[in-house]
Amino acid sequence: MVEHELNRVFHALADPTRRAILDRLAAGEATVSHLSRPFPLSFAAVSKHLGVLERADLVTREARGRERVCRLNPAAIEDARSWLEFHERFWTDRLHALDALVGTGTGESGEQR
Amino acid sequence: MVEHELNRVFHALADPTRRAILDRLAAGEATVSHLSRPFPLSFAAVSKHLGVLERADLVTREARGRERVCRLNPAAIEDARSWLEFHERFWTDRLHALDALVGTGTGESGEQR
DNA sequence: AGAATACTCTACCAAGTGGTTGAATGTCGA
DNA sequence: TCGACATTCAACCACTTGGTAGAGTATTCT
Repeated sequence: MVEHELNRVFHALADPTRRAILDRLAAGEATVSHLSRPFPLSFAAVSKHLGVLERADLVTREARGRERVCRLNPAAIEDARSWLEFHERFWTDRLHALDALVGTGTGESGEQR
Repeated sequence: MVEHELNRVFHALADPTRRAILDRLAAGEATVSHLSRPFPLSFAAVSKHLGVLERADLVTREARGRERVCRLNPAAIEDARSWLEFHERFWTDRLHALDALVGTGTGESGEQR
């Protein structure tokens, strides 16, 4: 997973409509019109969101007759999760090491939340 | 972790400069000027990036004299990771259940359908 | 006090986003 | 074939983003 892929995945996940679409897609494949129904958005807007998800490789769209069937792509999701998991571990490990060095309480125990 | 918090976190993570800043911060706290040094960016630009990270609660900035000391906030990172982990599991579980229903090979195994 | 340092804030700009509407394309059904 | 349907495309709009430059505000150093 390279830089610009991560950019696209995180950017795709940063929108609540797109996250809702992903959740809906977890229940099974769906057409664009079916996906757009629950949203107070135009059809075209949802189609655009799907474009973003597709470019991030989180979703695939396949033509079936006059419809487009959308599906989740678990591989990309797995990639994003594992990247975040690795970095979270890396970051917190380093911070804990620092805390240990300083003694204790140097972390975010301070005043401003 | 609520919707708009997730928006901010994922949006913050969607930029490579900001991810680099987070990685750098894992090595320990740093001032804004120290952070901005390795980047081919203006000082103000990095300060803006830090603003984004701060609003996402991934980083805290604390005034110390004329400097601002920045630190990673592990709690927010943990939140984002666990959200993504939960959803990844939810999504893939559902998809696997569907695969099992359909028989096999409906997933992303080959070309498409 | 005065100068330099460390930042932030305020425009400002170009490019991108999320949304709309309406036309264009392709497919199904009568 | 013709009309309805499913979807994308293109143009447009308001707003945000990532960047710059320069002024403004503390704080430190001499």
